[in-house]
Amino acid sequence: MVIEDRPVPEATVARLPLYLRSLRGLADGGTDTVSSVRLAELAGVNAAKVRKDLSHLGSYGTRGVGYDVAHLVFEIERELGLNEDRSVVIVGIGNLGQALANYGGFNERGFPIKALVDADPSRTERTVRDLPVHHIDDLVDIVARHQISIGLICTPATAAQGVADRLVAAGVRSILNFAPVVLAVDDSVSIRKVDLALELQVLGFYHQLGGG
Amino acid sequence: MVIEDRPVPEATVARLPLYLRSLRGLADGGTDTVSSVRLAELAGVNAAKVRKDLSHLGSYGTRGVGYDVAHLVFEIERELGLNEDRSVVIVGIGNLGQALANYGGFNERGFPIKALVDADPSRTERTVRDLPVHHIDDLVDIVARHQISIGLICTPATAAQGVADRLVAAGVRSILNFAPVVLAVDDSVSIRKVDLALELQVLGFYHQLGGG
DNA sequence: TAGTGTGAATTTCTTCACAGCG
DNA sequence: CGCTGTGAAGAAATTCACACTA
Repeated sequence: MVIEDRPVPEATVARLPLYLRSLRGLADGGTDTVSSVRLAELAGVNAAKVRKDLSHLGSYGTRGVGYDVAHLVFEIERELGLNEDRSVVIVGIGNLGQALANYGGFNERGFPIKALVDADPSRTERTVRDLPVHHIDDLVDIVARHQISIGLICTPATAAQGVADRLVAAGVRSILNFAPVVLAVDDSVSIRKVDLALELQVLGFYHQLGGG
Repeated sequence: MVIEDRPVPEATVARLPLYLRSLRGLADGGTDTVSSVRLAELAGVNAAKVRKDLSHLGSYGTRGVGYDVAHLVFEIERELGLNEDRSVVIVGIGNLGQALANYGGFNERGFPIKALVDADPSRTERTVRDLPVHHIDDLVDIVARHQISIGLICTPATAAQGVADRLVAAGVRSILNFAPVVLAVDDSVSIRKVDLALELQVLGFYHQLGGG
């Protein structure tokens, strides 16, 4: 018997949070069992995909019945490493950075924002949501002190690569990049990006198709 | 000769804005020709993909030379329907909605924010960035008056479907949804979503893999 | 000669369809 | 009987590799 490797497909990983959200909703509503068909509806995908995706985590369903909601929540959380909170630092406290600092959704979902950082000294006098804005030169200390695990880059595009380098140097291995630029980092660092204008542009394409 | 159909693949469409951004950067820097290899570097993808993607738009490159930057910008903009501005309404002026209203990136890139809307009367007294916050009951008028083309949903999850329905009823056919919920809309409406917590959760998965 | 454009090969993702189990 | 789990089929996306040409 060969040692099991777990090549959970990328596409599946990207959907697990979607299932998780739906499952939590069900749990809150008192539902304790769900079929792949129902879960698919809630998550906005098709049922075969749900079953295939979940099969990559193991066989947690019961034939003829469905999946135990609580158990599935547990398994997906484990798969995603959501057992414990992961602390966040936001770099770049302009409009977007401030907004994200104020946005409650992160703390609620296990990603407490622990520190805010900017390169502009005039901004390091403010506080946002009771958090002081530190100067980026203190990044190494801040990351160590708050056990920061994730960095959000909300700087202008020109500053983003430098910030990424400093985050990595400080030991951060997960980065969510809001700056409209492609960042180069070591393979050991995970990067994802959110590009708001890009989403609008893609919408534009399909809008045209619709004959608008 | 058969009438050309243009099934530009989804994956390609999603990358066109990426190329566009890089190309604009090159144009600003005075570069007027670019190879697929260089463009691939800038966009963070591989060169074969760039060529294949661009070939879906037509043959705009020159063998032995590369692509004319200005021309390619033009062609991609045309493909994405970026010839003219598309007006935006933001629904839900909480933290995130306010932030996006203040975020300059949209106006800059051809998506002027024309109106803000909320269901909470206590918020309709404010203004954000010189824009008054209107009550959502006036949505139909607002959409018509400002020729709104895109709606951003920044409400809590529970309100999002209702807002989507009202946007569609008012004639909006492109929606960017920031609420963590799957929306059901008519096929003629394009929806994309941005889920910030989802991105962090996916980062969590790859963080674990890295042995953090 | 340098670099596009593209068929073909490969990989990844999705969907089907049904055996098998509770 | 209902629903999972999964091989197999099918579709989509990626990558290769090279003919071709400006």
